[in-house]
This record gives sequence, structure tokens and C-alpha cells, in this order.
Amino acid sequence: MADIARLAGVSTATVSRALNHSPLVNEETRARILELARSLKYSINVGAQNLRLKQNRTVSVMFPVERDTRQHLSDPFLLAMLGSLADALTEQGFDMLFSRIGSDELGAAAAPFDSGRAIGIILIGQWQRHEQINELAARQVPIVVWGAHLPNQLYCCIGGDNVRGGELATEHLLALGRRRIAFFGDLALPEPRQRYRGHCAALERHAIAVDPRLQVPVSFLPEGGVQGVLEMVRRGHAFDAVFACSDLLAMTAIDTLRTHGMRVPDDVAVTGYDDIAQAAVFHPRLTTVCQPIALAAETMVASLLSLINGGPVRSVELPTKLSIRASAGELLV
Amino acid sequence: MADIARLAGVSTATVSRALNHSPLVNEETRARILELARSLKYSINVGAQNLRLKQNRTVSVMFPVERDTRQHLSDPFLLAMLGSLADALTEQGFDMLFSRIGSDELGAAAAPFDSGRAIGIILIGQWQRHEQINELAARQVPIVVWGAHLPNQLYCCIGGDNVRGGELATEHLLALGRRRIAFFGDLALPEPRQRYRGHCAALERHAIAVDPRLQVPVSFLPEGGVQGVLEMVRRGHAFDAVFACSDLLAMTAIDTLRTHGMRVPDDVAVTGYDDIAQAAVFHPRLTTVCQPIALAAETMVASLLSLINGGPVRSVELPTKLSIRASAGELLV
DNA sequence: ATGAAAGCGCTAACAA
DNA sequence: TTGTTAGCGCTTTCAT
Repeated sequence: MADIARLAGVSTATVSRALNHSPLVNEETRARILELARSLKYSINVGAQNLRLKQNRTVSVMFPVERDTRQHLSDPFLLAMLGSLADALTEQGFDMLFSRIGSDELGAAAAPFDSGRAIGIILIGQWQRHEQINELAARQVPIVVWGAHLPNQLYCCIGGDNVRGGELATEHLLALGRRRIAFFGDLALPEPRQRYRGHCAALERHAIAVDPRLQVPVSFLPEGGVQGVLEMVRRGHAFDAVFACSDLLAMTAIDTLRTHGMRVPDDVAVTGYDDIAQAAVFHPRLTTVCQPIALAAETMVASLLSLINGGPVRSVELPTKLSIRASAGELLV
Repeated sequence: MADIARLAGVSTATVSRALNHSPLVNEETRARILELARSLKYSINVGAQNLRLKQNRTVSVMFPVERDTRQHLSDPFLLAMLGSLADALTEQGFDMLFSRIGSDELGAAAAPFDSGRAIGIILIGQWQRHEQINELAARQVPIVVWGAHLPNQLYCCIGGDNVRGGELATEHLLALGRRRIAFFGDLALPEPRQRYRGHCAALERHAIAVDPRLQVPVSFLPEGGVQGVLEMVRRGHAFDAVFACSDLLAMTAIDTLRTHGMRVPDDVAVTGYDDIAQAAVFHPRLTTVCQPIALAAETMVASLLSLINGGPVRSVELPTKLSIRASAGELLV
């Protein structure tokens, strides 16, 4: 900027004004300055500008990673969420600072905010760290979380209606005549736990006893589907359906079922969760609970901005619906 | 920082020194300052620090998006690449600034660098913008690109060995007795073009004429696979195999083939490209050309850092191999 | 071992 | 319409 000022024979203040389209600057001077800036490929130093203006247009998006498993980001659902967040933020003129973070150190999720790099945090997944996130919110860190609604939640939480999702999938399986539905999901995590609650509610409505031997605690990693099927086989407990807590799990489960000579949906009906793009072209096409990714991203961004502006914010449970395809069998109408 | 200085009864200079573990500060003073900082949840303002130190630990990752199609980021391969880049950057202690950018405005890809927000750019995909990227490199913008090696390439380019990949897949299909291989990919883009070259080379080696009626220009969008199959059906030109330029394309193609009553691999053998995680659990399991994503990300990050440090940088073609599974048929040994 | 002062690149009062 | 000056939060020389 100093260079431009010297070359244009004006002060840096005038250059600053010209670059910011201030009406206070002479038309001819402005033209000269802009031309100079263009030819020098000059861009304002955003860091210095932010410092001076005490502003910031960067949002930090945090992706928790299970430390011990050294899993890399593999679930297409989460990845798609990331893409939609990038879209939503770009739309609002914000940059996205993207970070992985160990799920055991969620307390450090506020670092980009504390250090002034970002004006707020979007956290994708709460894991078992409800309390730690609550502490951040109590500290006034602007944070929005993708996850399940929990009691005593101080932070703004956006998520699908997991109980309803659990009901929808289970009701569908029951309508198709399935009675022994294996549930693949880790009840230590809030979202699977709520889905399981919906699942049990549906069973009870049909006067079917909840059988704990049909519940298999598997992680969201791709191997989860494999492990779930192997565990059921090991238990030797009969089952005619699988409720998988993600499409990724459903896909690996179906592959493993097939390896073990079980036909899908004939022998075992399978429902997934998320409705990722590939669910529609998987074979058999996945019947799955649809989570509205783009809407989720937009809602999270809008909530965060509202939070930052001191506006009202409420947690939201996004509507959920069932995408009926082939993997659970055809519904006869 | 001024707050801490006041509370500790020292100058900000001392606080700065204490926080940066300078040996010049009294043990007891340091302890008092650190304790104060902890209790106030104080973090150094990175923007100001960068400004003063003229340093920066942020790398910009740019994702081109086709403007007209308003496609959102949907290819699992690209998404996985993003995850691996995040890992590789975190590993090296860098932050990742993530942006979408219209593929028609790649000239603006250097904006985060020009404005001092990032020390370098990683661009995922070169599209038809070879010249524009060359201009950036000529301007000394530190940039590393994922894409195909091209003549007169001034920028550092990391990519798979596309010609070899094309050969591998085609050789495999030929070995399985296929002779009329449809090629799904847009030859206007460098990577598909090189794969096609390898494809043709393999055909010629087997004295099979290249038939342009088997070449279908489809985009990398999910619909590409559908369109490819529909176009082949429309042409009414017999084919017994499909070479798809991505796994996503292969999957949607297989689904569409099935819809049209063609069995895979019995009637039509299909090979994909990328070897994404889901390729292994798709049905039939995808035979596909493997691109080493994690290695790609590490190489790009290492190259960029080397470039920034004025070290030597060369473009790299990463080794490629075929993951043989079921979608092209079983190879009899 | 500590403080005073200058300056990183920018913007906004205030003055001219 | 333009320039001078101060200061955003930090680090570092130089002095003490």
C-alpha cells in the first residue's frame, strides 16, 4: 500500500480510501490508484485490516476424529456436510477454516475463536463431550453443534429428529413383516441412543419385546457394518432385519451379509440412515432415513451468525423422512 | 495481553516473553503470568502476531466447482482428498482455509495468497484452465495443483499416472475378452484425455481399432453415469464393457445398466477409477484404478512447503495400480 | 530480568 | 479532497 501511495504521489490514507470506494476521493486520483493496484496485483492485507477494524469474516469448522482408531474422515455423510457448509459460508461471504480435532480434546475446539482467527465455531458431532461443549458455551464462545438435543444443553444444537428417524425406519420394517430387527449403533453416542429410543417405541407400539441380544454396539467407521454382522452371526441369534445407524454401515453390512450367504432384502431387510447420494445407486438401493444436509448446513450457518450478532438462537430439530427403496423389501400397496 | 500485564504488574513485553517461553524471564514472574493467562482463558491473537512476525501458518485449499451446473461437491474421491489434505496439513502444523471457486474464475485462485491470508495455494483440479494457472505460477504465487501433467507446465502438478491407469483398466477388460469398450469421460478435461490415450494405446497393442462411437463425453457429476448409458442405448451401438473415469460414474452407470436389464459383469463389464472406499462394498464390487489419496495429499503438502521455502520442486506422477474385484468379471488364473 | 519504544499494514478521526 | 496522526495486538531491539 505504501508502494502504491508513493507511485501515485498520494498518502496511504488516500489509497486506503480509494480501495474502499470512499466517496471522499477525487475521481481522477481514484482511477490512478485503482489502475496502479491492478497492475501491481495488489490486494489489501486482510490480517492487518482485521486487526485495525476488529472484524473477521472467518468461521472455524471443527471435525472431531476418534483418536485411538486414527480413523480418517471417511463417512460420505460428514464429507457432504462439509461441502454444504462450505457452500453456505461462501454464500454469506465467510471463509472457512477447517480443522480436525481429537474427539477427546473437544475442550480445545474454541482455540480458533480464542486466538482471534475465527468469529465462531461450527462443530460437527458432539460425541460424548456434552459437558465440555457446555463449558464452551458458558464461556460465551459462539458455537453451533451438529448433534442430538440433550437435556441441559447450553449450546445451540442443530440435528435431525433422531427419535422420529428411529421410529420411521422401524415402523417400515415392521410393516414389511420383520420382527427380529438387529440394531447397529453405539448407544454411548447421543444420536444412536435417540434413534434406538424411537426404534424401541415403535416395537412397543406393536407389542414386540425389545431384545437386547439384537442390539450391537458398533462405531461409525466403515468396519462397523462388518463387525455388526459378524457379531450377530457369532451370537447365533436369529434376525430378519438390520437397522444401521448410517448408510456407510448399511453398505458394509449388506456386503458382509452377502458374503455370508444371506440375501438382502429376502433373508435380511436393511435400512440405513442419512440418505447419502450413493444410497440411491447402491444395490439393492438403500431404504434409509433422510437427513437434509443442505438445510442442515444453512441452518447451522444462519444460527451461528445470529448468535454472533446477539440475535435469538434456538436449537433446531430438522424434519426427517424415510426414503423408501429396495433394501428393506418392497412395500405392497 | 495488556490486561494480563496490568494484573501481573509487569509490562506487555514481559508477558509476551513469558508466553513465548523466552529464557529471559524470571521463573516466578513467568509462573504468575502463565497462571493468569490460563485463568483468563487468554490466547495470543494470531492475526496480530502474524502481522508483527510477517509469518503465517495457513494454507488455502481451493475446490473448483462447475458454475453453470451449480454442482455441489459430491464426488467422494474429491471429498476424501480434502480429508487427507486436512490430515496432512494438521500434521505439519498448518491451518487449512477451505474455499469453493467457480471453475471459470481460477484466475482468482490466488486471492487468499495475495491478501496475505495464506502462504500458499493447493488447487484440486485444473479443469481447462491450464493457462490461467500458468499465469499464477509465473507471478510467483506458491501453488500446487492436483491434475494431469501437461506440456509447458510452469506450476507444480501432482497427479496420478493417467495414461498408465487407462492402459491398466483397458488391458484388464481385454484380458477378460471384452472387445467393445465404451469410454465414459470428457476429453476436454486433461485427466480423462490422458486416460483415453492409455485406453487407445492398449487397444492398438491388441490390434483393435478405436471406435469413436464408443466414446461418450460425460461430466464427473453423478448423472454422468446415467447419461453415458442412456447415450449408448440411444446410439444403439453394441458394447460389452464400460470404462468409467470415476467410481461415482461407474456406480451410477451400473445402476442404470441394471435398470435397462443389462447384467454386470455378465452382459457389460465395468471398471471405475479412483478406488474410493465404497468401491469395495458396492455390488458387484468395483474393479477400479487405484489413486493413492493419502499419498497424494502428503505429496501436495510437502511440495507446497518446499516451494515456499525456495526448495526444489518437481511435478510428480504418482504410481497407479488396478484393484481387481468383481465388476469387470473374474480373471481365471 | 524488565521496560520503553518502534513498527508490522491498515483505517478513521481530525485538521487543513 | 487530501494528509497527519494515532492505534488495532503483538514482538523485539535497545536501554536500564
